[in-house]
Amino acid sequence: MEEHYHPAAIERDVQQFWNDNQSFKVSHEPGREKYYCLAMFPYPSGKLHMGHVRNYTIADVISRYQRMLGKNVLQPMGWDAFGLPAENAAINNDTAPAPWTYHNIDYMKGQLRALGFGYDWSRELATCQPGYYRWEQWFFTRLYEKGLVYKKTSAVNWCPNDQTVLANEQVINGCCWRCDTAVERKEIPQWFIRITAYAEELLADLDKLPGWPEQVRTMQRNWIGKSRGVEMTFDLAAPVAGIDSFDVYTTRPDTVMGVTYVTVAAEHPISLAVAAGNPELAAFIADCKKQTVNEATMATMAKQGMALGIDAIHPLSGEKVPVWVGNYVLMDYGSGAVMAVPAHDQRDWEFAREYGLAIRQVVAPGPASGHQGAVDLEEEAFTDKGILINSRAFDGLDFDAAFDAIATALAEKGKGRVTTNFRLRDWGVSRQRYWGAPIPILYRGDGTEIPVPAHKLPVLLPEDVQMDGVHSPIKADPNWRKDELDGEALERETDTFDTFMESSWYYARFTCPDFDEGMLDRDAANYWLPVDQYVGGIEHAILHLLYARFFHKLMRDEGLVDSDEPFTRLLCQGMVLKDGTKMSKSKGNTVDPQSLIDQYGADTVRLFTMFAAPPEQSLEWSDEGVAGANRFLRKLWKAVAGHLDKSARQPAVAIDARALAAPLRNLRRKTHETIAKVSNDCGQRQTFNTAIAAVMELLNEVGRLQDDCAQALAVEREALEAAVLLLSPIVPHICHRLWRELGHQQPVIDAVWPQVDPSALARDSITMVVQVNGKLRAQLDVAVDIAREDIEALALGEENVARFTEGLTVRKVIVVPGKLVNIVAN
RNA sequence: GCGAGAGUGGCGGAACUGGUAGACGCGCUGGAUUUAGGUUCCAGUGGGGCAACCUGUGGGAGUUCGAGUCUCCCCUCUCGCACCA
Repeated sequence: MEEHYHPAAIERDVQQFWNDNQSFKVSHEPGREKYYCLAMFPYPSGKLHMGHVRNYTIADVISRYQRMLGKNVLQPMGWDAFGLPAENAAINNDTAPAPWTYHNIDYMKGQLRALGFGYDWSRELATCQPGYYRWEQWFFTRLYEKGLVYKKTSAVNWCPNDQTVLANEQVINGCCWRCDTAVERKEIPQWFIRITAYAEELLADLDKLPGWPEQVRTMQRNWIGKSRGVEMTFDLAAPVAGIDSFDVYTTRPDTVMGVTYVTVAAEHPISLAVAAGNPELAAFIADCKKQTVNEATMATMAKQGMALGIDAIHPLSGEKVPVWVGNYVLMDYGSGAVMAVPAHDQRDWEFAREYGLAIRQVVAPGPASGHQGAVDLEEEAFTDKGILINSRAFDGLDFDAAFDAIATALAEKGKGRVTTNFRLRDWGVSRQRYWGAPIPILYRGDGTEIPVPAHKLPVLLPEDVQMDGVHSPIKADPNWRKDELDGEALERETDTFDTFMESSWYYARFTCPDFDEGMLDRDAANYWLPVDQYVGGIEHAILHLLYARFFHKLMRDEGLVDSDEPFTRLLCQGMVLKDGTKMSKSKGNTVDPQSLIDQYGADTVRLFTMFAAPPEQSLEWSDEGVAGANRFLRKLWKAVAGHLDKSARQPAVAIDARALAAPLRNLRRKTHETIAKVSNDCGQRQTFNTAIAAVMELLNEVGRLQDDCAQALAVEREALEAAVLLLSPIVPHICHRLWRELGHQQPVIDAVWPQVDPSALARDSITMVVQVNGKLRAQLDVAVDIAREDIEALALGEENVARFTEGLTVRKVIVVPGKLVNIVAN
């Protein structure tokens, strides 16, 4: 065996071995236990960054571990290839999005291979391939037939100078990123998928996902936002342009007697009608439209409004309340109108103070509210639930009673009903961009829609295009949109799909990427699905994961898959940081994985990323830490080389477990304790950093062993073989070689995960600590099965214990078996 | 603004079920080997103190024999907010 560790040559050879033997190519084997491990596929942006390396290393370690447990492991890889950056890169590099994307895929694939990830490359797919998006287009037409898609107008960011739609990312401080023109909101017709039809199931099924982080389930629950409330109707005192009423929704019907005004959106028909004869109001509405379609900005901006000069009739009191238009009410959400209760809602309170509107308290703190001090509506709104006051017949009722009584009163007048409401909105999938899958819809001259029939799919996106920097080539080209069906001339939809569409079902297509008779091959899909372990960034906790869950249920209802949920277990890895902030090009603190692979080898990079932090926490990059990981691998190499050197001089013997001297028995115990810990850390806890630390401890123990007798070598070999097997999912190249050097013909990827020998774990004595009033005062070496009275007596007999209890009375002695004794004295 | 997380030595982190705070690694200090640098090996390393000990997990309160861990309040940072992926 070579004396020194040379990662470059080893990694090249081992990767060649995997490639020659197609070691990671799998097929569905009915009856054999499967394990489908998936990392979120990358956007082919150019080259891998450390976030990718971390993501894919975690998934690869889990895959290799599961394989050693004997399972049929599928780990595929592909490319989330459509998206905005390709369009910009194409312009900057004077090329087209397609060649730029394919070039990046080639390069990044080479990097993934160099990192030694065990992918079944025969299943590789890219979402920009017609063979992929064809089925997405087909599926959309199926959803159309089922009434699950529809078209409606919805707001986008609009640059009036470029005459183009902008993504939120392209709006910088409210201005266009190209020309710095102030961006406006514009309502245009767009396609939507009815995710709200599945809101109830998407919410309920979160309880079926115990393998997901509670954090992610909570965020999804809040995002779906199911609430019970009352929808009620306000009549206008006098009709405006034929409109005589409008609806609002509230979760706080108990406060309804405190309504002192109502607010409608700038785009609300009532606002528009009033503005038609009021230039000042028209100007204000135009101003309201000069803001981006972004919830965070909406929520933090200054709330502004203007009175419409008309009144609405309070549905219960019959009083007139003024109607206002507000910049914080959006036409897209709910009914585009809200009731205002400034006494009990902080936002309404601020608005009312700003514009001098009435504030009427109708709720007082209840007996169980725990509210501190008096309600001071000069300071802030009182938003707790409580007991009704100033509410006529409803006075004295608590929240629940008031909810029911007011809902009943509204219902009796025909002015309201109890409803369940969701915060979740339907999924807008139209994008006015080029580099995406064309939406498969045709239009007649009169505007009626025809979904593209299956035989005409895919609607191909032309790849040989010229980007002008502003408009989509398929919108700019007058010919691309021309189509015909049965001799009738038709126009194609020129919008493309949101790229979340592609990433919502790729995990399923990986089970049958080349199947050309349908979206999914049911046999393959149902063998592999659901994904057993999904690994990806926490930034996808809501949108991507919710859309994928939704798509899975849609595919189930289409008869394509049997399961209800796509991902059984989810691991969200943390960010990679450098100097305390996220690694990013703009901050200039990136570390190039390639240069580290060149310098230290893939195993060192993999080891460091897994050792530096548990997967769900952020990872602080450290060049010294990488060097340390490399040092450990050299140490491992030397330990095996040294062992083989010593072993060559005498015949090998089997371990005689019962006759071992104490130091050998201790090392053997350490070996099996390490196997137990690493198995638990990899399989259950997924804390690979502590697994690695445990193997480091084992290797430190091996290094301390100063004994070359035959039994010592046998115990040492057991420890080293365990170390190699336990580390092999993390650093597969060096372990492949070391396993061979240790005399095994079978490659380490096919070795069986080591088993704990319970008899090796046995101990005669343990260390127990003695506390006086919770402070450590002594340690005792005692027999494992020591009786309670004996350990108490021993503890009280300790000199240091006597010193600290002197002059005190022992009140109580607490014994935690095998751990500690706490003497309570005062 | 709303929703979700995280705060432990000089640094990354460990403490898994409320039970010895700081495993493992980095860095640093001293020593050995080396012509030298690097490598490798040995010893030490939360703070204070000669020591016995005292003190210490973002801040403040609480529960408990015992709190990094549980409860409440506060501070700071990170992620998401529907057209970035």
